[in-house]
Amino acid sequence: MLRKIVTKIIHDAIEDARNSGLVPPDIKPNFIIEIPREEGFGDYSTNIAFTLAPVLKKKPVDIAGMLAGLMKKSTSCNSIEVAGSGFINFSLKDELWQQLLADVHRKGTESLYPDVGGGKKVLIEFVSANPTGPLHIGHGRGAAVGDVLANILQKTGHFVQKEYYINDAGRQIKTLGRSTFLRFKELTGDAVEYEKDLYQGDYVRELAGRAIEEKLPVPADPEEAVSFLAQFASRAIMDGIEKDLGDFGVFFDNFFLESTLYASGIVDETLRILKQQGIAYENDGALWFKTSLFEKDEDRVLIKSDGENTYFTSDIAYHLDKFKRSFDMLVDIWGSDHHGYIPRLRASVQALGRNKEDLKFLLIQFVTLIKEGKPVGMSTRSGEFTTLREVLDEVGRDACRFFFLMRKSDAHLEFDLDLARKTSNENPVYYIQYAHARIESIFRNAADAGVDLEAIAGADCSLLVLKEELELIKWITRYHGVLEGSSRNLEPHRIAFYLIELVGRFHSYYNKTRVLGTDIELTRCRLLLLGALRGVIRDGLGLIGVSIPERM
RNA sequence: GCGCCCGUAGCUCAGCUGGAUAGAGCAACGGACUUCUAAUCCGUAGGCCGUAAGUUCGAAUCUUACCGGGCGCGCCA
Repeated sequence: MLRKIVTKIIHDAIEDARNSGLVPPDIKPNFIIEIPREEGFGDYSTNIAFTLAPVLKKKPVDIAGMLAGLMKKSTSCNSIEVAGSGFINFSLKDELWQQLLADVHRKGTESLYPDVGGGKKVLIEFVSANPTGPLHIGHGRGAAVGDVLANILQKTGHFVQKEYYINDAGRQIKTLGRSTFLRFKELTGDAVEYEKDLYQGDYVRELAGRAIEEKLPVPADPEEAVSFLAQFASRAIMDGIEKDLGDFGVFFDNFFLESTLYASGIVDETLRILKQQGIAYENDGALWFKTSLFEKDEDRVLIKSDGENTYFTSDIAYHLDKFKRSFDMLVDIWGSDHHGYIPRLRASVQALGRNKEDLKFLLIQFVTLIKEGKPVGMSTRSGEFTTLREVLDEVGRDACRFFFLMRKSDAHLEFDLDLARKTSNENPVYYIQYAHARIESIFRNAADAGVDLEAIAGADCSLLVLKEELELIKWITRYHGVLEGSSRNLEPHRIAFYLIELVGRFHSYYNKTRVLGTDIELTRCRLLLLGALRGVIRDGLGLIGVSIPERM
């Protein structure tokens, strides 16, 4: 948050150096300011001397010394030091941090939200599982990542919509209809041969059973019965999916049906555009898309020689539709097994005249469930066989969501069910929630002791002089940068890691320092500190979608 | 065969788009509850960042080649 002060100091120093002829007038500074890993290196640090070294043909240390010399006149720093082989380290005055804390407390956690998007409209499409079976654990991970990413983007200056796409026009739904139909016949006493490529799950038999129980008017004609049962089954499964998602805390703004693409004529329009531009061409009786024009990938078929569209065609149309709904940026969240599909879709948005940066992909790697130290199921892809519902019922929503957010989305996730269920110090969810409960408890005790909680807003923050207190302040305000990085890079997991780090500082402080004491002024400002901290913890947990207990 | 992702402490993982002596948590060991919640804290130990070159002031991070694991490469959906 105070980075801009450092930025100005550096720019001023360069300006001074130019004026006094120490550097050429046309020099253009190129540098970064970072928070050093080591606390001893100050609050911020810059590498400017290294980037200037080749230009000025001098040693970095000397350049750093020269610039630091010009900076000494600054009033916002305790120290500006040259360290290592040429870093310039800045230590800002404590009062700046104390003042910033007071600001954050007064204006609320929102004042720490960075504006990354500038009002940009973003559509995040995720889960998008076909209603042919219940959501498995991999879908759950995608749901958590998508939902939290949406929250993050929303808070950082984007207008966000969440969408679930359903392939209701394809063969999978027909297969579901046939599966249900055969189970239906089975249950009504007919001998049937259940083919291998039909859906094997028990839920199909249950659905068929329900159709019988509820005395649904299943048509006598087999073909009609299949499509009737396809309708019934997919609707019922979709209801179940929405229920699972709801219980998981994930809600969509829109469910988009593939069939509407055909009804609205946008598929035809897509093909027309592609043909007009010569990006679609005929060969062997099929219509092809010239992927190779945009990406390192082979050309792909749009219309098969039997006249049927491929899924690729409706996917292009779908993305055209998204852009037509005036979204500036699209985010597609897919299972990583679909990564091979990315080049052609990326090519297609370029064919439609958009920048390739307008479509971003997030890949969700497989989840391996671990129980008693061993992977659940026969395969490492056990996630395929365990439903979200089962895990949700077993470990609860909080642990489930948090665990999904504890890894980069494109990295394999080992989900330790025993750990997630533990209400102990090994479980990071409780570690964070416990910090909040402790703070709440302190506030309750303060109120009981007659401390005027309204008055803490005016507390004198200059009393917060302990090393731990200043570090806590810095970590609280760092929320700004974490949100920014998380938003810019589309990496929700950063929030989870930040929260663990943040409350770690708090727990440590708590064990060492008493907040409520006889010195009322000191008590007030420490409560102010905890108030701001509580705000960030709540905000962060809210972002992840984990509950915020007042007591534990 | 080609392409994408991953390889960091015994285990699970971070590492802020190239920075300083590579960090957490768990497991191991040793400590701290008559004091705001011990679901916590403090300390010790643990490393050739898969391997080998390259790029430069500087590489876990970028390039290339190998090794090992995962996943994709259809006029399938």
